[in-house]
Amino acid sequence: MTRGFYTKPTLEVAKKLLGKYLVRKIGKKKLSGKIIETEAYLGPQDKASHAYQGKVTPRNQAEYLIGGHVYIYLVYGMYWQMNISTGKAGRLECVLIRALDSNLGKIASGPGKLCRYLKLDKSFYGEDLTKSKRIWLEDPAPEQARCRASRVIATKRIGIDYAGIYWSKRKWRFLLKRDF
DNA sequence: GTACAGATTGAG
DNA sequence: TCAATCTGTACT
Repeated sequence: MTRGFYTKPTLEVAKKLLGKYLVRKIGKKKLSGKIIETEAYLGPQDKASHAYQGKVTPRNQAEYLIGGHVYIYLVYGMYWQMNISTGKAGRLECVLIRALDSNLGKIASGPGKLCRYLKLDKSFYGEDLTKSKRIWLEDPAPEQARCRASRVIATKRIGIDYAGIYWSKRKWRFLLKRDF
């Protein structure tokens, strides 16, 4: 995936990420999984975003980077969440990767499990997905490309009810329906 | 320096 | 339904 892919509007990127393969290289091993669930977070205007009202903290500054950087963050002291910054530099927008469909039989069915499975941690903070040698995105192989035609389902986002009904009801969570 | 809440998960 | 568990942020 090139830089241009990530600098498109966030909601568009969130949808297009579905069906892409997330590849993680650990030593000689390569782990990969199809992205089947994402959520969009739209910066200052989005009350559920860490960058609500343009807040900048050491924690969320990766969100300000140009699209294609990893914004990884520890929630509840136990679970990592992997986000990809989107848009141009200075845009406080990102896409949360919630779930992968792994071809190894295991399913990373939530943000925390996903990162545990891929062994992602703080060392990936700010990683550039267009340059990194240990994590990047790939287009589906030709014989798997038909999966991209699968239905995309939009639902409300998860775990952000605190942001109020106005934001929590926004359908910015995107799922890829499996088509076995 | 101290208090507190959270983009989750798994058990009860 | 609720606790585990810890970092960043907003207080004093």
